[in-house]
Amino acid sequence: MSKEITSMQEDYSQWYNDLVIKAGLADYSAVRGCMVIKPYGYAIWENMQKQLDSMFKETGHQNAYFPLFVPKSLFEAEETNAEGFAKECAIVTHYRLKGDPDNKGKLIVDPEAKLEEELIVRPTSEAIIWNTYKGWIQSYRDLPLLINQWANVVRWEMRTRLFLRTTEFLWQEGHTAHATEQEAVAETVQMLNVYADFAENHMALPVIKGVKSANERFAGAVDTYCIEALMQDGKALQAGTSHFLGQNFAKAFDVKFTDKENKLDYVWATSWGVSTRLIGALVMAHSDDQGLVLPPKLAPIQVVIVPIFKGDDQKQLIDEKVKVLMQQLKAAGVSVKYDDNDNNRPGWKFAEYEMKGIPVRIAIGARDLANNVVEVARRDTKEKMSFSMDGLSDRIIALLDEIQVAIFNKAKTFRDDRITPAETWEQFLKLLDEKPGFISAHWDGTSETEDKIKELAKATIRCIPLNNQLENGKCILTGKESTQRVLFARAY
RNA sequence: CGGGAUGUAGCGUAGCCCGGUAUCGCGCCUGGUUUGGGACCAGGAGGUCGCAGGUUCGAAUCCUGCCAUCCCGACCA
Repeated sequence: MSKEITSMQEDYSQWYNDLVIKAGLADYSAVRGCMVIKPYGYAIWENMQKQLDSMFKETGHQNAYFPLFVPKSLFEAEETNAEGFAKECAIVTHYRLKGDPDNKGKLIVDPEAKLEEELIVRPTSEAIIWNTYKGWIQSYRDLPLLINQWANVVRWEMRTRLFLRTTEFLWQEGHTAHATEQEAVAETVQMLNVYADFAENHMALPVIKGVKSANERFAGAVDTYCIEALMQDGKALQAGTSHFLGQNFAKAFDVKFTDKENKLDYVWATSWGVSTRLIGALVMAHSDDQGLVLPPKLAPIQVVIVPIFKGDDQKQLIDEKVKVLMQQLKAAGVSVKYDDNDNNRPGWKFAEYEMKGIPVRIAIGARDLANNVVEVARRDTKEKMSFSMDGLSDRIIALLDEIQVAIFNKAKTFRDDRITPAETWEQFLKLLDEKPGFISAHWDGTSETEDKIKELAKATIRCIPLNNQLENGKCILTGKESTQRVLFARAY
C-alpha cells in the first residue's frame, strides 16, 4: 500500500477518496454504490450517535424502530413525498428464489413468488411511521409524540461517493406529532438548533442555519430548515435538515386528534435527520495532506502514546510511567491507546496516527525519562511540545479542549472568509470560480430564477439564513426587486 | 443515463504496440539486528493476468462480446 495520499491541491476529490480508504474509515464493497464502514469509521459514527442520542433524549425524544419495507400503497399516500423519492427507490417484487433448471448451482427469481403488492425499501420513513401514528394518536393527551429512529435507508443514486452519497446509508430520523402549528414549528427549530450545536461544538464544524428555498425543500414539507457547512474546496455541504411538515402527512394518513374542546383536527408534524454523511463532512472540513484531523470530542482515540526504547530495561521503565498516566487519563474519560507494538518503529507510528487524525500524540523515550518530560505533538497544528511529567494528565486534558476549539476556529475563519457578497452577475460567476464558497446575493424569490442560476452557474441557493437582515436590492440574475440576500454555493 | 478511464498476488504496478507461460515495490511468513519521523539483512510463501468466446502449435499480449469498478456530468442527503 502506498504511504502517500493525493494532495488536496492536486485533486481534491481524489484526496478525499484516498483519505477515507487509507485512514481505514471505509472500503468499497461488492455492491455498487454501497460501502463497508470499517471499524475506525464506525467508531466515529458511534461517537456521533452517542452524543446526538443523548441530545435527543434531553429534548424529550424516545427511540423506536419501524420496518425497512413500506408497502407501495402507503408509500404513495403523501403524493408530493412519493413523487420526490419515486426515481430513487429500490423495490421488492418477489420473496423467493429457486434453482435454475437450465443452470445447475445457480438461482433464479421464482416467478411463482411474486408479491401481490410491491414493497419499497424505505428511502425515508414518513409513510410507514405516519401510518403507525394513526393508531397511536386519538387525543391531545397523546401529544406531542416525540420519536426518533436510528436506521438505514436506501436511495438509488446515479452517482455515489463514500460517505457523502451512498446507495444505502445510516442515519437517524426524528418524527414528531403536535397539537398546534406553533408547537411543531418550535420543534423543527429546536432540532435544527440541536444539530447546529452538535456540528459546532462536537464536530467543530461551523454551520449556517437557514431555510431552504422551494426548489431545495424536502418533498412533502412545508418548510425545510437546514444547517449548511463549507468544505475546504469551497463547496457547500448540507449537514442536516429539519422539516416542518404542516398537516400534509396527517391528512395523507388521516391522523386526527380530539382537542380540549372536543374538536377533531389533524396533527402537525416534523421530521429531521442527519446521516453518515456527517463523517464525510468531518473529513472534508478539517483534514490535510497528512491525513485526518479529528476533533477530540469525536475521535475514537484521543491520545496515543508511543514508547521509544532500546532494550527491555528501558521499555519497563517507560511502561511504568505510561501505566500511571493512562490510569489518570482514563479516569478523566479520555480515550487513550498505548502502542507498544514492536512490529513498527516510532516513525511509522507517527505517520500512521497522523493519517488517523488522533488529536494528541505522546512520545516517551529514555531521554524524556531522564528529564522527567514527554514529547507531546498535536495533530491539528503538528506542533511538538515538551511537557513535564508532573501534572501531565491535566495538561493533556486541557490540550484536548484547546484543540477542539482551535479546529473549530480554523474552520470558522476559513468559512467566514468565504462568505462573499456579489452585486452583479459577472461578479457572481467570477467568485464561484475564483473564490468558491458561500456567495451572498439578491434573488427575486422565484423558482424559475433559481433554476436558471443553477443551469448557468451550477450554483444553488443553500439557504436563506435565519434572522436574515432585510435589505432592498436587485436580483443577481434578473435585476428584479429583492428584499434580502440569500446564500448561494456549489454544493455536494 | 451521457462522457472519460481502469481491471495482472492483499495493495500499487511493469509487460500488451511487435504472441513463447508474468516484472518490480509495498505488505505477508521465518530468523536475526534494530527503534527520537514511514528500519535493515538473509531466506520464503503468494497468480483462474475481470469473465466468456474466437484466431493460433502457443494468448496477459491479437479479435469479438460481456461484466465490474472508479472519475467527470445530469439526479440527490
